[in-house]
Amino acid sequence: MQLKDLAKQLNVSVSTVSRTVNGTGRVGAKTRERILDAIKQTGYQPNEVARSLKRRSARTLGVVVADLSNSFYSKVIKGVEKVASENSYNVFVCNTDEEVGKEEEYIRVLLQNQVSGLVIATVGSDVRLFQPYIDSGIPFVFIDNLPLLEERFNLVAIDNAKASRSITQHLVDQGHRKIAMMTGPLNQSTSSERLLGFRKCLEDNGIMPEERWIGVGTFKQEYGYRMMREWLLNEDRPTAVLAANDFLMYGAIKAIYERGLKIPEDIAVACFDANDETGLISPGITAIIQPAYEIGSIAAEIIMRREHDKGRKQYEKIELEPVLLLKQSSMGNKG
Amino acid sequence: MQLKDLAKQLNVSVSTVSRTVNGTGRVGAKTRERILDAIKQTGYQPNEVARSLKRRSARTLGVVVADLSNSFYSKVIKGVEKVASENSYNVFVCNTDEEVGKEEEYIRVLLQNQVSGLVIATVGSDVRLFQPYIDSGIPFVFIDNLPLLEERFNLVAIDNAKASRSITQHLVDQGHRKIAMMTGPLNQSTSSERLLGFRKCLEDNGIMPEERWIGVGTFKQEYGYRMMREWLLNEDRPTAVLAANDFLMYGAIKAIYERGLKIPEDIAVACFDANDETGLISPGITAIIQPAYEIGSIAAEIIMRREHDKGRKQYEKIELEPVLLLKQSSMGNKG
DNA sequence: GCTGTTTGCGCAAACGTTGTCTCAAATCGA
DNA sequence: TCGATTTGAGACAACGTTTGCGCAAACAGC
Repeated sequence: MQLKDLAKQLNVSVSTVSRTVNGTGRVGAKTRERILDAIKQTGYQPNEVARSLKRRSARTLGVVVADLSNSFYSKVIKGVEKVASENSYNVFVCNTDEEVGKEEEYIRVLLQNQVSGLVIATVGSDVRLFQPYIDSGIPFVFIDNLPLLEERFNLVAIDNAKASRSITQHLVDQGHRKIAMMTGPLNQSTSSERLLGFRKCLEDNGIMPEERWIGVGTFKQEYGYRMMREWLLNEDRPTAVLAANDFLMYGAIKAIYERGLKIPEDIAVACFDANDETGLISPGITAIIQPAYEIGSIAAEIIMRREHDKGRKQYEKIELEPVLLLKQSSMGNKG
Repeated sequence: MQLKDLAKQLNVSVSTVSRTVNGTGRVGAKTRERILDAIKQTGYQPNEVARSLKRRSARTLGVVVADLSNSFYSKVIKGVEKVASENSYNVFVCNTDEEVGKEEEYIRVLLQNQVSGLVIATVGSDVRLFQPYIDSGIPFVFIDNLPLLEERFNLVAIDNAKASRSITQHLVDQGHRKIAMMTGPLNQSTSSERLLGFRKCLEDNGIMPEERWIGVGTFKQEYGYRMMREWLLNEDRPTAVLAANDFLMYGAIKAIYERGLKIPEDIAVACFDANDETGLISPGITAIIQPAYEIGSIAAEIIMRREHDKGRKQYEKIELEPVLLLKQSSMGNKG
């Protein structure tokens, strides 16, 4: 069933039907009634692809994340989705597995599909590849990581350095001096900023950061495990460890337990984004919790604002406040 | 940049450019070279929306799940995505929050967007609403739950009744006689089938299922907690409990611990889909593990088969084998 | 009743592709 | 060298919408 058939059936022109469907232009009250009735009866559904082609924009948002099964991202997606569906947009979700190549490919595909805007948790693709699109006004909203080498973008994120300082300060306040940190690749700003905040905090407290206790690797559990194991091999080991995300933390804890050590008695643990839906992980993990859902919904809202008010050329950088959640994993007695 | 511009630039017709882009029809070697070069230089990207309109099908798969942050579904999605991208399709992901209305709405939207096929973990929407599409040959592939009142569909799932029997049998083998079960709404086949298998197994073992120890509610943690608490209030309590998914199990465990009981010493626990990425939940949970990733990829493959061989009118029902993962939560001594 | 404005609706041209139908030119066999 | 065949490439009509333009009818003001 399409516009044409409906029009024929009712002896009106396609334009008239189209206008009543969209509520645009002028249509007589009587004809409108008839058309609306017919639509209900026949169950006509407009072809969105044709619409998108005509209006040169699909009412669609693209979301590119590194890992769908990471609950931080799935919350972000839910946030995006909520705002999208409120505006009757829908959402393309893409999963890059943290591969730059895949990320670039997906962004390209999304743009070819005429998305109205993109929400990207980049792992470092070269955004300049998409310059023509950016210039043509398609909003790119970054969350989490900053893009490389590019100024013209919107951002929704927490202040990672600051958050990192605050959680590190908490460890220091607990009496720790020998604090280790593990993080992902430094070309991701979440990594570098969190490390920066960590260093800054230690220095502010007159503690010299120990380079051997700074682990820069990947954001995966495997790396957290390996790094922690290495640190624990040595007699002189850290009394606290900060992990830049939850996967690293899980790996670290595994190594700690394997070594027969206790948390927080022997070693305190804290991280970013610990997310225990089950409530069963014990001890509870002290962590910086990002407002993931809000990050997603605000990112989508930025795109919506651009949609309603094209032309707008300014970029929004929105900083959200994370929460420092204190749990047992860091509340031992130490010094 | 579009076909037209490229054509003008090279003094050839749009058709010729289109043909070389798609590798269809005949184009002289020399012209092809020139065109390919120009494409590289200008970075021309075809407009997928126009293509989709023309060929009356977007190379796109729709996936409708109840809960994105459920790792079972996110694995399914990854599976779908893998196959899709291998075939240069992409994937619309929709989240229904277990609401039938949302589910129907999303299916509608996806169809309006001319998806080539749908992968649906239904929570009970009325598929007959989409009869015209089904008849027109758009493949619907159900995973997890069966659709209501409709015969013409593809299915990829485990045999829930059988799996349920096997995990129940395991509890019986451990010496349990007083076994409780909690599950979601019975209009979802995962619920009803799992309950059926549970009953069947008890009966086969000459155990009379106790109706008071059968909880039918929702698949949420909250319900697992409430139900378990109720059961534990009574002096005469079950010595083992089977939960139809992991959320219910988490809730149940919370109630058990609150009551000061031990797993598995006081009460054994088993469930479907327990998924402890962290490896930190203790004791480990005995569970039926579904091959989620395979479910997704096979579902997508079914759609791909249909794409290559339209006309095919048969429906595929594929049954996958789950794994019964034995852990400490059920390995106590009991009778 | 005559001009001037509004209202309702149809026509037709887009939107960016693909694919069928041409037809001229090139190639072939004898 | 001549017809027969193959090959290369252009014209043009789709695909299902939206929308600017135009025109007749209806309505207003005087």
